Order: sequence, then structure tokens, then C-alpha cells
Amino acid sequence: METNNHKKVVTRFAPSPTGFVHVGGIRTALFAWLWARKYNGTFILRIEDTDKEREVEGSIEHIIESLKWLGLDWDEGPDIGGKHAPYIQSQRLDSYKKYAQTLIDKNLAYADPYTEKEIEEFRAKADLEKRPFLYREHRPENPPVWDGSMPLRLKIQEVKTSEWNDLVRGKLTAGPEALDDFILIKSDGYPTYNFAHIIDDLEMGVTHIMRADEFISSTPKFLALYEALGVERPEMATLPPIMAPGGKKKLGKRDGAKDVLDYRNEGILPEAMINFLALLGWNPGDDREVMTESQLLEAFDVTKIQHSGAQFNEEKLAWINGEYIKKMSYEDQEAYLLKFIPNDIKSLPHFTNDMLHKITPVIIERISSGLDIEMMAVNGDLDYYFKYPKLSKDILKKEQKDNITTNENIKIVIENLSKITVDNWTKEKIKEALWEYATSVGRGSVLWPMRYALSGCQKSPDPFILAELFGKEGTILRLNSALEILEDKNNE
RNA sequence: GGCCUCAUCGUCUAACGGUUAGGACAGCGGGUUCUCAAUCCGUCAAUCGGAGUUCGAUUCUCCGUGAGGUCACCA
Repeated sequence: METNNHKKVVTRFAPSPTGFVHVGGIRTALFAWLWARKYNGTFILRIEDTDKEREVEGSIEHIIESLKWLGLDWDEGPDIGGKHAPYIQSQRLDSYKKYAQTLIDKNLAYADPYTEKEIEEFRAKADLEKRPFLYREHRPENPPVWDGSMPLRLKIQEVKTSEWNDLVRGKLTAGPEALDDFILIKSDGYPTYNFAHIIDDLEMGVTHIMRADEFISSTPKFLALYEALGVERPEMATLPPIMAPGGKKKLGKRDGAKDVLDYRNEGILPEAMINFLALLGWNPGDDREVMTESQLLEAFDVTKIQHSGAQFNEEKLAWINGEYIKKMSYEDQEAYLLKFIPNDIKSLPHFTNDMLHKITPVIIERISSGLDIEMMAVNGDLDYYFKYPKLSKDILKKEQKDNITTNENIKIVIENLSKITVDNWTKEKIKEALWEYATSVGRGSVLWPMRYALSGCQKSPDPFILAELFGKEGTILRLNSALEILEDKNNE
């Protein structure tokens, strides 16, 4: 499909500062960013703060932090400026006034003289008649001169069915009911979204607007405004909605959509989040799923974006995250692990850098996010690395056979392990030293008590890995304390 | 209610109008394993319904049905 190749691509992400950004907003930002970066274009961050009542203190910083975490960098924005500064709508009021005035001069905008109550009555009447309320049916014949104390409305010139092309959806239409004399400037002096974003996109030279599909029905209004302004409109790409788990509703803050930064706190890696979100409503056209940023940029195509909504699936996100964790460098894996190990474990007697270093690959293999590490800690699957386990005699003897006792087996294990030199203390050598005997008497009756003696847990990495981690001395120490418990008559 | 949009395994998705409808996640089974994890192999599972066009429809058209969105001095 033709895509403005003659013009430099300019896209933008334009959140309103009403709190955090959730994955839906981020995906919109991501697609806009990908498109701009793919064509060496410009990506703009703009803050749409024209609703002063809904504004939440600190949102802008929070949004910026979210985008930075994910590596979605912008070329122009409130924090870094740019040739179309400022990038905060409340600081661009003069610009909106200027365009409003040209519309008034052309007799394409007029003051709305009605009180709130009068409008309410119109609306109630329409409601009663079961038809949509349309302000233009009540358009005043001689509107007063606009002095800024009343809302300013666009005067729709031609009531018609609208038709336009969308980069994703193709031909879209909307009935004449979608077209109304909408408000350009509110009585508080701020522009509406409908007006402000169009003026800003125009002034900032935005070529492609990525937006969620809730804007389809207000598009006729935008088209009417472009027409009134006598300007060419940018390309529009309508993204499918992201649905909440369960699948029936669009993901939204009200339904518990999370702040993206919550995912950071759970140990989701930014690359994994980007990768996952890119695949939510788009795919490269082949079987690739785990893709680098440059692969994404290479393959991304707005025209290939999905039409229907997609559920946000945390399980698949976790899977992708696990893939990325396994690809990290050893140093990064260790730092990652350290970040999520709770403090009470860090203060355990044998918590050392050396041990942390040793267990890193063992733990990394078992997790897909930081949440899993925290879960391991809660379940006691972490502390045995750093302290001697507390053992139960019954569990120790769980796999005991009639012909040979667990005591004897542990003694033989100790005996065999003692023969290994410290230099040769590796999991391979340890396995070698025990395997033949264990196989001859039944591996379970030897390896189970050994592993349990080392970990104190019913589930853990295998005994050879554990023995290597604890060293010769530590391993034999643990095996001996298991023996003591077995031989302790008071512990029957 | 009006207007609009969407519709393939449980989920994310692939399939110039011609495929045994493919892949991934999840699930299940197995190999390897004392357990867990990892890994390998295997397996379950879908074209919303009905007409039409066509030699042939997941694909095009229409009608249903279902879901979502929107009808603010919110964005």
C-alpha cells in the first residue's frame, strides 16, 4: 500500500496526564514509534492536558519514565523541546485561539449561547424520542459574538455520510449522525481534544496518526474540521483494541489495567515487553516471535496490523520474558537475581557473592520473571542455599528399601564423596562417583535422601548440582547432620 | 436505541479463491530424570450460522448472530 514515502514520516504519542499509562497506550506509542524509526522519521511526545479537572499531579513525569524504561525515545517533547515547542497543550492556547479566530472569520464557527440546562433539555427530549441528540438541530439563528465565556462550536457545512481511507482498515464510513457542531473551545478557555489535537498535528507536521479504534466514530468531525481549515489531513491508522483477560472488554484502567511500570517491578524486561506488545495485533508475516528491535523495525508494517481486538495474555508475556532472561549476560542475570531476592534471605548466614554467583544459572533456568524469584523465596526454595536445612526423619526415610537403610546409604555416599579431591569437586565427578552404586540399589533410595539432606525440600535441583554448590565440606557436613537426625532416638 | 467496527484452535495468529487449515503460548502424554526446572518428541484443539457467486470459499457478496466501540464544555 502507498505510504507517504515522499514526505518524511512524523508520528506522535499524545497521552493526557491523568495518571499512569497502561499497555494499551504503550502499544499505540510503540506502533507510532516503530513507524517513525523505520523510516528515519520524527517521533513526538505531546501532552494533552486540556482537561484540567482530570489532571493528576506527577503524571507527565510518570509517563516519561514509562516510555524511557521501554526505550521509546522521542525527538521532540516537553522535556527536550523541539522546533514546534511547546509540547504541552495548555501552553499552546494562543495557537488554538488563532485558528479559532480564522474559523470565526470565515463564519465556520460560532458561539454557543445555551445554558447547560437548556442543552440538557434538548438531550432529554432526543433521548425520549429514541434518537441521537444533535446540537446542529438547535443551531441558533443569530449567535452572539464569541467573547470566550461561551463554548465555541464548529458550524458543520454539509451533513452527509462520511467516507475515508484508513491505513489499517481500508475504507471506513460513518453516517450523518456522527457529524455535529462540536465544541472547539470550552467555556474555560481550553480547547477540546477534538480541536486541539488536529491543530497540533497540523502545526507539528504529523503525517501518520496511530490511534485506538474508539476514534473511528469521531473521525467525521475531524474531517469536517480539516475541510473547514482548508488543510490536507494526515494518514490515519486505526489500531485494534487490546482486550482485558477474559476477552469481552476493552482493557482500561477501570477494569484493573496495570501501570506498565508495574511490569518493570515484576521483573519484565523492557525488550520483552516491546516484543510482546509488537506481536499484539501485528505479526511479521512469518513464524518469528522472539525478535530483536532491528528485526521488528525491519518487518513492521502498519498496513499489516490486525483488525480485531486481542486479549492481553500475561502467560505469553512471561514466556517471552523468560526467553529474554535466558539470553542476558551472566552478570546481568546475577544482578537481576539479586534485585528480586528478598532482604531476609540476603541476611542469611551463608549469603555470599560466591554463592550468588554459583546459583545464578540454576535459578535463571527455573524462572520467567522476578515474580517467580519472589515466589521461590516464599516457598522456601531459595533459603537452603544460604543456610543449613531443617530435616524431618520421616521424609528422609521416605524412599528407604527393605534391604538397606537410609543410614547406610548416606554413609556410603559420604564415603564415596570423600574420595573426590576438592579440585575435582564438580557435579559431573560427583555423579560419576555415586551413579553406579545408586543404580545398583535403586537410585531413589540413595539420591532422594542425599538431595533432601542437602536442600531440606521435596523439590529442588538435583543432588549433584547442590553438592557442587555447597562444596565438599559443606556437602559432607549436611550429610552428617542428616545421619545424626536418623540416629537420634529422641526424634522417633 | 442510532451510527460504526470486528469475527480461524482456550489465547496470540498464518494461509495469490485450490493446504491433510500451519506456527506459538497454555494444556495433555512420553523420552531424559529420586523430585522440581530445563530440554527433546508427540498430542488435543479452530474457519460463528445461513444463503449466494464460483468447477472450487477461511478468503468475495448479502442476511442473520455474537462481541466491541461511539453518540460529553473526557481524551
